[in-house]
Amino acid sequence: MGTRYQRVRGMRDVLPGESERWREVEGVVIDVLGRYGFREMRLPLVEVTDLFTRGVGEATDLVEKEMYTFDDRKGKSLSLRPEGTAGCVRACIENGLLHNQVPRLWYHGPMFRYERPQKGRTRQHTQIGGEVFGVSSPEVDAEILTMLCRVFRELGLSREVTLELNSLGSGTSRDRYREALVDYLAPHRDALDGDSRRRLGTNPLRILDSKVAATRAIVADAPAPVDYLGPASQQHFDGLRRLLDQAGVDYRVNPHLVRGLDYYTDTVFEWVTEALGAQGAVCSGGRYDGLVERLGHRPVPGAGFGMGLERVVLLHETCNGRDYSRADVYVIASPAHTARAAMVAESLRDGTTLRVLQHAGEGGLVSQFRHADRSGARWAVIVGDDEVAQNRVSLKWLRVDAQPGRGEQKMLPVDELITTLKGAG
RNA sequence: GUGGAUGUAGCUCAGUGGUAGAGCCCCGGAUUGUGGAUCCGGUGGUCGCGGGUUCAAGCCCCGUCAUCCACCCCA
Repeated sequence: MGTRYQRVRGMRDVLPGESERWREVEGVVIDVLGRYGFREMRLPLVEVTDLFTRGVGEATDLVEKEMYTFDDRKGKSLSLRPEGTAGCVRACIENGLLHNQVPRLWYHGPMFRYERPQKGRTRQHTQIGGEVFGVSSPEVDAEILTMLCRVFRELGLSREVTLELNSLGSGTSRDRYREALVDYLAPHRDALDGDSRRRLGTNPLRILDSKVAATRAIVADAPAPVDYLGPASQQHFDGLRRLLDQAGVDYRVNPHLVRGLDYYTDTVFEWVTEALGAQGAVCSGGRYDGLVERLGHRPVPGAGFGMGLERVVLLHETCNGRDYSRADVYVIASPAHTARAAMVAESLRDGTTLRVLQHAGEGGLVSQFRHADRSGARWAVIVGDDEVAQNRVSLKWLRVDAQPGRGEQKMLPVDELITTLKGAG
């Protein structure tokens, strides 16, 4: 008896029954992105570590203590991507996508963060992210949010999520605010929690969204970023709010909303839910006008988002508990006619788009009908001695929920079977 | 990284230091060609792993791994 292997901590298997839901959710998101003109990027999972320390920020928790970092065989430091934007920007620069173009891009795939797993949080998680480069006006911010609003609507999750919005400002106004915040907090230093005390020197904005009650009380009267916006940032924020109002996108301004990644400027947002416990952020993002320059290209503005699919799928499940069946048609046969049944199944696949599952393995007809029922199929097709003798097959309706009696059944030629099921599908 | 809870059949879980259990699932039968309901029978276990205490450990002790929840962090 060998070792019994376990999955690595924080990693998950997605099994049949869940994978269908994943496909459905991903399908909706990707479809909406396409309808807004976003095109797919397929990006590597591994990047040079420095891309993240520089792009995301050295003092962020993400790079400070959550990255999977390792040396390759020549001693170069590489990291599994903890987020998507930095790699996307790198790819855009490297492939010349930012020259006189306004690319709208999306990507999909796993991100890795070494955190303690809990509900809605795994060490490998999946994001769909989108980025728009080259436009600094708030139209782009508004369009992204309108699009995300549509995504949640089409997923049937509008009632579950709310949009929180804030502006961090940019440039000197952001620096001025930072100073003002530190000035305000410094006298209260001893009353802050330990984490916040530490952040006072490294990343004071993060103190704004602390959950520690004592800290919250102090922060409640602290100056907010919106009070320090420069004229351009103020205009941008006002413009964005006006556009959202016109588009009918509901939002709540949360003056304490900040991001844990350093590259954000001006607009930041977060779609949050109450239904997932402590991990309430389902999708978030904002504007990052300084990032492209920080990564070595001439300045190009950008805005984007990341959506945590594990959490969206979890939400989808709480709102939509239906089972995903694996078949539409279940073909059963008497032992002598399994080959013929296979041909019937194949004809059905030729003539329709239905999922046709042929009974495999042993089992009498009783057992086969039981399998047909449990497969979730709507119809059973029977290829038995009587049917073959008449060069026909039987079609039986398995789902007649209204009446408790037996399902309807009739015998018919294969071409008629196809037209019948085509019409019913 | 910190704290709490939990690991027993594929799943959900009972189990007083003294023979390893139930329900669901699965398989077969009642029904040699008709599913769902009912009834009968059956398969399935290194009790997470490693030590220790004991005549005897699923149960007590220590360690360890994992899961869950919260902190933290974020999507």
